[in-house]
Amino acid sequence: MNNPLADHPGFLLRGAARYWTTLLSRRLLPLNLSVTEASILMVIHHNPGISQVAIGRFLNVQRANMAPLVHSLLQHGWIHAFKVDGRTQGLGVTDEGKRLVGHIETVFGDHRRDILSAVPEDMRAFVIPLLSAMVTHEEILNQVS
Amino acid sequence: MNNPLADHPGFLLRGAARYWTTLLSRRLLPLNLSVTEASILMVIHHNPGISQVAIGRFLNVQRANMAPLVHSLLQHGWIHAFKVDGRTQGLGVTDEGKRLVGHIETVFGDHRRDILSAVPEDMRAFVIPLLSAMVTHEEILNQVS
DNA sequence: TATTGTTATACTCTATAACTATA
DNA sequence: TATAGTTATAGAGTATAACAATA
Repeated sequence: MNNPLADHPGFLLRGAARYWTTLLSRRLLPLNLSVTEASILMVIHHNPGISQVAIGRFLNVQRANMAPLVHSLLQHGWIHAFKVDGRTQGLGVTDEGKRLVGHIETVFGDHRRDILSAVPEDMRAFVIPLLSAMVTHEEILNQVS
Repeated sequence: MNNPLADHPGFLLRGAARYWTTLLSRRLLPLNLSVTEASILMVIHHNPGISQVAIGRFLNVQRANMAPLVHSLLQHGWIHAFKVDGRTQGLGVTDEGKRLVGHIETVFGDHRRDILSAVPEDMRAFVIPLLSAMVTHEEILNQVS
């Protein structure tokens, strides 16, 4: 098989992201959480009082799609909301939510370790800086859309 | 903003893949091609006589989803099909398709260059081997699904 | 005027199941 | 029995537009 895409970083990027995202969503299945829901809980936990729009901006989730996600987390009792001003609500993780965050941190940690150990040891230190460099232009797209 | 996902390779991977895939699909808009359609044309061009199932296996596209994609490329006259045996058809790029492949190669080349130049020069040589290492486990998922 | 949050909706991508015809 | 190709369909994930309430 002659592979014309083997040296295309975009193709490899898509393949890697798809593989590891699928694996992570399977790992979160026992917690009944999607990757995005788990990420939202982590972001709220580390940024108590954050608004759902700010979370969406950070995780690349549209305002319109944040509404049902936050609603679901509220209904499960994992997060709570309080008024910041008339239009903005701050979010925080409840005690029950904090137990769940503990489980998420374990899953995320395992997942992180597995990705890194797939990379040969001599390149492992470059993973985070290299991938970080490839997402730095994110704002440009957000402007356009 | 306290970012609990900044050092998570999976999160960075998803962000990078999404950004560059969105950009690539915009670059292919003038050719009226999706990223997958353009990739299929490239794979056929470099592997004349390949079957659509083999393409799907390589590009991670289900048999069921390959059918309409190939049908569309046939209807546009960019590829042609010939019987290999009673159930398999080999695919090839037509002369008209080859002109299109030339444009795709230009777009893919520009895109490849842009991704690489987003990475600091001292890490650039690691991009392909590092990303390749992160997709090597692809088969495992294919077994499960 | 700009922003938060919401609803409704559409579109793309991906997944599953069932079927035929062939090997 | 296994594989190639097809159809139909369902489910995520994502995108757009419009609206009310508030800054």
